[in-house]
Amino acid sequence: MTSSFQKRVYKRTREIPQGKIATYQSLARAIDSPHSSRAVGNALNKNPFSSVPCHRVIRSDGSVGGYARGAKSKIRILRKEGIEIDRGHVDLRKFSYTFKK
DNA sequence: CTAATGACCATTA
DNA sequence: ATAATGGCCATTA
Repeated sequence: MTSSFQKRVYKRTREIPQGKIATYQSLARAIDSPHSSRAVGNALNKNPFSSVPCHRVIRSDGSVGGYARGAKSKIRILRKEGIEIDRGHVDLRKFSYTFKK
């Protein structure tokens, strides 16, 4: 089943455009639960919808973080979408998506 | 109800 | 740069 918390996470994740990324932390802030970054990761781990681009969510230090089907796969997809990854890190200033309100 | 878990984070050494 | 630590919180056992 998909909880209310998960719905809030997925809804916001869907607005991240191709070529941009968000962090678990910024996503947590966007759903008005600013200290739940860890729980956000858990929710994305169980994401059942192919419509939510969960690969576009990374760590706040710029490292890529985990992925259900392997971090390698996550990196490959992000590269394909235009994200530059230097030694496992993304330039947050360059590629961060800013959530509206 | 409690305890453990994890795609996290900030601080410290 | 790495590693350890304590905190955080939804979910699950």
